[in-house]
Amino acid sequence: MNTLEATTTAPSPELSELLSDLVSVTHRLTRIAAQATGESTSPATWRTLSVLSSFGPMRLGELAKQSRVSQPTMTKIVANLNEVEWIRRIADVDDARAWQIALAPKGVRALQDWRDRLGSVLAPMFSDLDGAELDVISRAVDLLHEATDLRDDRIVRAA
Amino acid sequence: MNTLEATTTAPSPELSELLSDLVSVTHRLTRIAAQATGESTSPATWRTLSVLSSFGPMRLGELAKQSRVSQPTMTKIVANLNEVEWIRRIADVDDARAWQIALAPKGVRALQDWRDRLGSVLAPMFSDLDGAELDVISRAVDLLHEATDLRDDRIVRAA
DNA sequence: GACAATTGAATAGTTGAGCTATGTAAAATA
DNA sequence: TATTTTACATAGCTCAACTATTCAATTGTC
Repeated sequence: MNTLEATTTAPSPELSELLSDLVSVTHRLTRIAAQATGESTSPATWRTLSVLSSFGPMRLGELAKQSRVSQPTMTKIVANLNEVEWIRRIADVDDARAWQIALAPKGVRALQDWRDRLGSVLAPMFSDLDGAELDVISRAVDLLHEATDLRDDRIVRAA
Repeated sequence: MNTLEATTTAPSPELSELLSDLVSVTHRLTRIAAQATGESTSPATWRTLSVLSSFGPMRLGELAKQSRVSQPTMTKIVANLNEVEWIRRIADVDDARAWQIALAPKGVRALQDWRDRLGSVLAPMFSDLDGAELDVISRAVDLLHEATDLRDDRIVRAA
């Protein structure tokens, strides 16, 4: 399960190149999406909503880790989301310091709407692709989901 | 609420979902990479260097478009890169207003070094994948490169 | 039960990357 | 020559992210 050797030996040049290419191209995709939708909500906010949508209610700190932001940043994001009623804060019965953060109906709709807008904007860029090619991307997304799953302990934290 | 003028036909729900999933998961990947490498240089700067590496010297304005940032932002990025001598500004012989921006040897090395660091950090997350799976990701990256190529005019600009 | 250590979240303050609006100067055009 | 357009620079702002710290509640130790 834990291939520690991979971290100690230099990765293959091809893998480095593939991964840095992936980061570059997908960051560009994100920029395109942000510019083209005239997005005003931060990517971290959408990531947060996506995490809640995928995994259900969780604590603020856990949500911060899953969304890869610091806890104070998540405090702000949650405060903003609470203000527009896209999430609900539920008092944790076991721990008076903690809250359970849950998607509210408005948040579910907002997330769906964002996905639709993203689809509208990005779809034309992918209109030339055939089913097989879309399938390649789809499978790659699945693999990336697996690889970046935080419940997997291989992910290296900042030193 | 939403004017769908440019979008003549609604994209399929599957495509919307695929693309928004892609954006979410890759943005998470970017965050992981940034946190784990303790990156101090902005993603836009690496994108800029990548563009120069792929396409060779070009004008500042063109570089801004390719890297998906505004021209003033690119002016700053280029000024910083010039300061550390990762790029060279070459006077355009045909137009005294313009510069050709070219990768300097230091920049080539810095880019390679970044790719290596990225590879070192991300590789363990992909250590479970076999050759076929890596190939899927590789082909997806190629497809994304094609789809996000600015020389392709399907890309929608912000209103 | 009392008290220290730990933990979950909030607050304060800073940094920096990105933007828009505008300025300057060269080039193209009338 | 005068005007408009183009290429880049400058000024100023906003906002999202961070670190450091605080406050309060829980857990562990005696």
